[in-house]
Amino acid sequence: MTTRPTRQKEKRALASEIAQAIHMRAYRPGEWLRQIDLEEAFKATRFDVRSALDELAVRKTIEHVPNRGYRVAEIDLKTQRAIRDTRIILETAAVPGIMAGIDAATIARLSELADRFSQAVLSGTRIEQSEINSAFHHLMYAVCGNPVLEETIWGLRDRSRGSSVTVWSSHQALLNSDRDHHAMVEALRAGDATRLAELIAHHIVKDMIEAQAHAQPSTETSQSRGSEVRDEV
Amino acid sequence: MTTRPTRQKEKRALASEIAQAIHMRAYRPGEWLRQIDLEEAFKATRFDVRSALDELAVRKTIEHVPNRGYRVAEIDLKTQRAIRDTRIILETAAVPGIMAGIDAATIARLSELADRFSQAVLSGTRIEQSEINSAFHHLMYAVCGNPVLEETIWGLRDRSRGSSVTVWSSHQALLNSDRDHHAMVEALRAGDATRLAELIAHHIVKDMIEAQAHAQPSTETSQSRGSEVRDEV
DNA sequence: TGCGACATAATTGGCGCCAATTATTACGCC
DNA sequence: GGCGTAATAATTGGCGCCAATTATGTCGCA
Repeated sequence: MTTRPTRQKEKRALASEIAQAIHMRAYRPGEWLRQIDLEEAFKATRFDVRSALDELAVRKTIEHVPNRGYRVAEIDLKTQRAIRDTRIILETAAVPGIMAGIDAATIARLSELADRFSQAVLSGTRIEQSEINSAFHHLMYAVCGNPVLEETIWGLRDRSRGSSVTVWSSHQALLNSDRDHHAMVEALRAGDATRLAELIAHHIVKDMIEAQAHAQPSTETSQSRGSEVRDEV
Repeated sequence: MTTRPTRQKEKRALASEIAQAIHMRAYRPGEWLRQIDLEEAFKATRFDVRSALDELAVRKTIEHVPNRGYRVAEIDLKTQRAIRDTRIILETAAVPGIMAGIDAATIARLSELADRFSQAVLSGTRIEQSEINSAFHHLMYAVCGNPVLEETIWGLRDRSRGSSVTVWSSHQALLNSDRDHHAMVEALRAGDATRLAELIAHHIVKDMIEAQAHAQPSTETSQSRGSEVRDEV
């Protein structure tokens, strides 16, 4: 019982940390993730870094090129649409379960999160916004009664966020998200499944269109390590 | 440049091979996958085995218990149902895309695969049956026009098959599958989306109910290496 | 004879080193 | 002066060793 052999947890946690960093756009799409940089940035051993990178590659958050390394996945327009459509399928399909599993206490908590998000829109960091937003959707899908569905939804969300915007691309998009959250709470209160499904679908489409609109016009995917456009956050 | 530049491929392939072995029930649910056994069974190095195991763990095909090892995931009834419901959502949602993307040539190939499956039911190994069945569904979902959806469907299929039956649990189930395949081809020919969706949903439910019916009545999940029934926690 | 504790054996898993591969730079030739 | 080529530098990735942990077997004690 000395210093915990929680080595295992650290490894898994590292993958999450790196994923988080990617979500926060510390590393941008197409950028190479150098193992040496990561090991000192996260104070981890090379082996742990590689494990984490492998895990993220399996989850498609990053892409692995043999003998070249790992880089943040760059999602082309077509794939972006495919993810969006699949998300709509899954997230709207969760609505009946949510309606069945929701209770007053959960609605109250969702409402509170929606309020906190509104607050964060005005005076909060992008990280806070992102976290509250995640918490809101997490909580909502958590009550759908189907853990596998929930997990699949989350996997897809993570994947689209890896390369798209985590942080909202425009202030308008942020306001739209905010408005949607409150509307969702209302639909839940009213027990209006159809409306909730509509809101969710709209929420997804709006977000990802915004994201696309703000993506760099074209350019290509591979940039080599040396001359990287490193705009440190 | 001597002989083995394809090291990278071998590693990824190994995960597939092990997954395949699990599908074929070479290793049964709850069984521990000893690294030493695997490295000689698949003629791989320990490192490659571990990588493959990690990958499968991320994909939830197997489960990782720190300092104990990896074992074939054991899916409880509740999770089984959750997977089933999610599969139905996704696979029926793929139908419109399939209808839009299908062409005569593909229908012909599907029909041929359905015939080959019928043949395999009579005189084929279970491996052949399983492969033809996979090919059939793969081909069908491949034309849905949404690669992400296709991939998600496949991930879920793999996951359920890891612990459920790959190989059909009863001859009756096999005959039902066979019949369904031909019916699906017919629905495709007729352009009847509703019917196809019904068939798919039914196909999934039937398969997984059969699987459950043939699972060991109750008993505990974990068998440790020796023989005992270690089920405390 | 049954149960608990210790010793032994087997297995997992962390980690670092160095070869293989690729990017970068320098040089010389056209 | 530009370009192809060779040397150099930087990075990735394969792999084995050994410590940590857990399972198994044995012995002593009640």
